[in-house]
Parts: sequence; structure tokens; C-alpha cells
Amino acid sequence: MSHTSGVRQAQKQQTRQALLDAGLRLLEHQNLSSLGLRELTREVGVSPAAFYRHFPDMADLGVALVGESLGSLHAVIRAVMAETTDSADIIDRTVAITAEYVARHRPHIRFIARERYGGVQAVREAIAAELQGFADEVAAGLAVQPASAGWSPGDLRVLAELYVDHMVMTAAAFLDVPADDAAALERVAHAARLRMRIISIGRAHWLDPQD
Amino acid sequence: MSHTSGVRQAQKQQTRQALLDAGLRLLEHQNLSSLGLRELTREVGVSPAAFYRHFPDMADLGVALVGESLGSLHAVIRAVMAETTDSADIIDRTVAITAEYVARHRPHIRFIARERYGGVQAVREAIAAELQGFADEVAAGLAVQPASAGWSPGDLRVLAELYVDHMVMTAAAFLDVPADDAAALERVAHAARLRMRIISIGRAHWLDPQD
DNA sequence: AAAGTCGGCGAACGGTTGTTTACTGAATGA
DNA sequence: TCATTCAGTAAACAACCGTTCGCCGACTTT
Repeated sequence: MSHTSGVRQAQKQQTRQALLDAGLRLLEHQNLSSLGLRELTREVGVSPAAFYRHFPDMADLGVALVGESLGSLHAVIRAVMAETTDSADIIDRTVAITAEYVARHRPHIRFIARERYGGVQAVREAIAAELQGFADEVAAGLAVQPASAGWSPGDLRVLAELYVDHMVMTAAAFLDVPADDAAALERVAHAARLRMRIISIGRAHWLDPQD
Repeated sequence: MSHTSGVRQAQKQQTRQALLDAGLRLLEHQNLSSLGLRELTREVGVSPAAFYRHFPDMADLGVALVGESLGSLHAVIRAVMAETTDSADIIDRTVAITAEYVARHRPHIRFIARERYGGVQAVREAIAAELQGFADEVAAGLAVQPASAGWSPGDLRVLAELYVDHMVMTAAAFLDVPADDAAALERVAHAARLRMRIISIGRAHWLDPQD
């Protein structure tokens, strides 16, 4: 049995993290599948061989980055869903939170957008699994809302996925905007709120007889 | 002044097309930015240097592929939008057409999905421009519909973009399904129709006072 | 204090890459 | 018919790639 917090382990974690950080930095302008092992270790300042002490593969580093990028979002989503207030401003808050999250984790989100349909299967699958997890949480949150009366579980799941996809779509739109262009940011946010309202109204009138 | 249809030109076009075809084939399982020039020419059966007779760049070949992939879609979209029938089955038809288009142009669509947020800027921009063109057409189609009364041009544009994004989203979902798994295809189609109905209902009730 | 563990290093491996060069030979136009 | 154009070639270039190897030296356990 070894200590989990020895100097050894700490130093190892440190260069592992340095690899992840440098990877994210380099991936801001290129694909995971075109990121070279040597290119990465050069950026960190370690020898190429050192890479293998931490990851067997570049794909493996990618999967680790997915966890780092999306892991902290679960808590955020849960927090948003917990506010059962059916009021209108929940849309505004959701969009604002999305904008802030993108602003604060720009490289992470860019990485996710790039690799969601990228060339590395293991990474694609990791992202898909994470997004499905989000959809699960959203679906659970929707299920307890009064507005969901009359919805079949399957249809509710589709609605949850629509919300998640919309969130991803919004995040990607924020990515295309320079972080300091307030006017453009507001335009994107306005469009996002508008889309969300359309969806919410559609949900509210789903069971209307005339439709 | 040279003939545009000489034997010379025809043969050149032929190997140019061979390069595009081979590119699409190889890009089914990898990124554009990780596709090697030699890898491509090897697949076609020409010398590496021959590539430069047709494209200055790999990025340039990518842009050409974007045109080939999305160019023929304009006509399809215009056709769908022309059916001003506000009836419910226009949704079913739209989804069916999307499914068929994906089935018939699988590698093209996969390429677009991969490179939409991929690592090659010129290609990203080409795709974005093409999608904006689609949104223009959809917006124009929506504008003449009675259901659009009371919508500002800006909001109508957002709605059009939502429809286009939804189409892309649906196409990407079809990509993840093996082309012969009828049950899974129908599941995706069902979800797509459901999402589109939610959006359409939201649109219809947009101006309701209670919302 | 001695023995063991293990993260990082330097060097070497065979192989691939993009690009340039001077060339050939068939289609072209006068 | 003869000169010209030009798509495609073969060869060479330096640069870079991922991966393996044995070794070192600091930390860790006994």
C-alpha cells in the first residue's frame, strides 16, 4: 500500500497536468489527430519518452481532456435544473450561465466542439457519453415539473436532448465571438434566448387540441 | 482563347475529380488536417507532385469538397420551402428528405460534420458561409408565410437559423446510425419530427398574450 | 542505511512527410 | 507540320514523426 500523496505522486500529477494544459493550449488552433506527441512534449519541456509515463496514447490524453472539460458542468446543470421556478427569467439565467462558462473555459469548450465529431473515436464516444449524462439530468429535472404532465418518458427524453443540443449550439456560437465584443456577445445571447423561448412555448402548448 | 472542352481539360478534370473522390473516401475515418498529401495521391495513383497541378493546398481541396457536399442542397431546400402547405406533413417530408439525403451522400455529410468546427479555418468558413446561405433561403421562405405575421425580420432570421441548425443536428444523428438499421433510423426520425413539431408549435404561439 | 521503485532522459530506429527540381510526351494552336 | 503548352513523373531534399531502449537519480519502503 502506497501513500496517495507522496512527493513522488504529486510531482507525477504535476507533469501530467502540464501535459494536459499544454495539450489544451495547442489544440486551440488544431485537431487532436494532428497534434504530435513530440510537439506536445516540446511545449511542456520534457522528453518525448516522458509522455508514455502518463498516457499510452494521444487518444487517451484526449479522453482525459473530455473529463476535465465537461466534468465540472454536471454541477452547473444540476444547479440550474434545481431552480424549479417556471418563471421566464430561468431562460435568461441559463443563457447567462452558458455565456459565462464559455468565457471562463474557452479552450475546453473549443476542444469539445472540435472533437465532438472529430477523427478520434474514443474521444467522440467520451463526449457523447458525457452529453448523454447531461441529457439524463435534464430529463430528470423536467420530469418533476408540472409542465411535463402528459408527456411520455420517451418524448421527455427527446425534449431534454433538444435542450442539451441547444446548449451546445449556443456555446459554439459564443466561441465564434471575440470575448471582448460586447455587442456581438449580446446578439448571440439574444438569439439563444429567443430559440429557448420558442422551444419552451412549444413545450407548453404541446398538448393543445388544435395542434 | 482556348476551348473549354478539349481533351486536355477533360482529362485534367478527371484526375481532379479522382483527387476529390479519394479525399472523401479517406476522410471518412479521419480529419482533413491529418490527411497527408502523399497519402491522397497514393490512393489515387498519381505522383505527389501532381497534386499541385490542381490545388495549391490541402485546405483548398477541403473548400472544394464543401462546395461539392453542400452545393446540391440549395435546390432541395428551395423545393421544400416552396411547398407553402402549412399542413403538418411538411415536417414528415422534411425529415424524410433529410434522411434520404444523408443516406445518399453519407461521406459528404460526414465530412461536413467533421470539419464544421474542425482545425482548418478556410474550410470552417466555407461551411459557415454555405449554412448562412441556407438560412437566407429558409428565412425568405418563412417570410412569405402567413404564420410569420408579427415577426420582426431579425427574429425570423433566428428562427430560420434554428431550422437549419436543427437540420444539421438531425443529419448528424442519422450519421451515427448504421444505414441498414431500420429501427434505429426510425427512432432518429421520430425524434427529429418531435423536435420540429415543438419548434413549430412554439412559433405558432409566439404572439399569444399569455406567454 | 540498504534495497527497491519509477519518472524522466538521451539516443537511436526506420519510416513518413511536404515541397522543389528538371524532365517527358501527348494534346494544342498557328 | 512545327513550336508551344502543360498534366504528370521521378528523384532528391531536409525535417519531422512515434516508439523503444538502457540508464540515471531522486524518492520510498524496509
